[in-house]
Amino acid sequence: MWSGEVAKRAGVNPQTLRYYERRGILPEPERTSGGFRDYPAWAVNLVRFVRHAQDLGYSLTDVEDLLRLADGGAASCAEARAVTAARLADLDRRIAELGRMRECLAAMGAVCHGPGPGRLCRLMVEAVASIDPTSIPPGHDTCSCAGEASSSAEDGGR
Amino acid sequence: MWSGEVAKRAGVNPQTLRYYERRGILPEPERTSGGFRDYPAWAVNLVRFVRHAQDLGYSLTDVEDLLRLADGGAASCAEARAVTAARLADLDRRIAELGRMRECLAAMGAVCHGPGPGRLCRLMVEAVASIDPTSIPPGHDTCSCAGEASSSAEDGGR
DNA sequence: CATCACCCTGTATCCGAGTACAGAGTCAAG
DNA sequence: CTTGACTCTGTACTCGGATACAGGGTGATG
Repeated sequence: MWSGEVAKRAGVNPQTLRYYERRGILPEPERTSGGFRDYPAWAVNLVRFVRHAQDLGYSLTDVEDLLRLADGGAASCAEARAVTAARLADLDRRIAELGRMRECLAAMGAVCHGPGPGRLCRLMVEAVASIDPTSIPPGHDTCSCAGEASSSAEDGGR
Repeated sequence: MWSGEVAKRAGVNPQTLRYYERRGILPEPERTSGGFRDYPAWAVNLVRFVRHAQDLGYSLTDVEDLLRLADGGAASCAEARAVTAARLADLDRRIAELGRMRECLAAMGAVCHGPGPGRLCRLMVEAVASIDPTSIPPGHDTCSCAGEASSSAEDGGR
C-alpha cells in the first residue's frame, strides 16, 4: 500500500506521512525499486492512533514517548512503568478537570431559559472561581453584562 | 494593577496580555494619563480561566466563544444554550476518550513487572486496536521489543 | 530633578504541526 | 510505448500562539 492509500484511509494528507517519518513517528517503510514507499497495512492504524492522541491534547513529542514506551525502548521496565504512571496521573488530572468544566457549563445551560439575552456573566465568574476557588472577585455578581467593576482578590499559580 | 502585576499573578508573560487584548479576549483596560494599562483585579482570574481552558485543549478561538457565551453576547438564549450543549457533548466525548486511553495505559503498566526490557508492544497494538478495533496488524503478537524478535519478522510494531 | 524599574508601540522571530509547490521520476492500463 | 495519475525530494509557506527586541515614555522614590 503506498502513501496515497495510507493517507486516505487514515484521513491525513500524504505530506503528513512524510512529516511523521521525519519525526521518527512512522518507521521508514520498504521502498519499491523505483523509490515509492510501500507501507504495511498497520501503518494506517498507527497514524490513526497518533491522531487520536493528538485529539486528546498530546503533542507529537508526547506521542513519540508513548510509542517508545510501547516499543519497550525504555532502558528498563521500571522506567517504562514510571512513564506510564506519569501518563496516567496526567490523564486523571485531565479527566477531573474536564469534569469540573463540564459542571460549570451544565450550570450555565441550566440557568438559561426562554428567549432573549442571557444573564450568564455571574455564572461565568462562578465558573472561573470554581476552577480556581481561591478567589471570587468581590463586587462581581454582575460584570460587564449589566454592571460595574471593583476591587481586590489575588494570588497566583498555574 | 498594571500589566506586570497581572501577568505575574496569572503566571503569564506581560506580552501575552497584549496579545489577548488584540484577540479581544481581554477587554481593553482603563489607562493612566501616561498610557499605562490599569487592570481590574478580576483580569487575573480571566487570564487564569483562559489558561485552564487551553490546558483542556480549547483553542483561543474556542475560548472566545465561551466568553461570548458567558457575556450573554449570544443573540438569544436559545443560541447560547445550543453552544453550551455542543461544548458539553464535546467534553463528554473527550472524557470518554481519555477514559479509554487510561485503560490502555493502565493495562500496559500492569503487565510490566520487575527490571529488564518490557513486553509492551503487543499491548500497544491492542491499545491501538481498542481505539479502532477494525484491524489488528497480523503477525504482530510481539515485535521488536526485546531484541528477541518473534518468528514473524521484523517489520516491527514501532 | 535624577533614577531606575517598569510600561508603551511596533515589528520581528520562534515553535509545533503541518501544507504547498516545483521539478523530476514511477507505475501500470491501454 | 504512451499517457495520466501518482510519487519522489527539497524548500518554502501557513497558522496559532505566543515571545523578543528596539527605541522611547512613565512614575514614584529619594
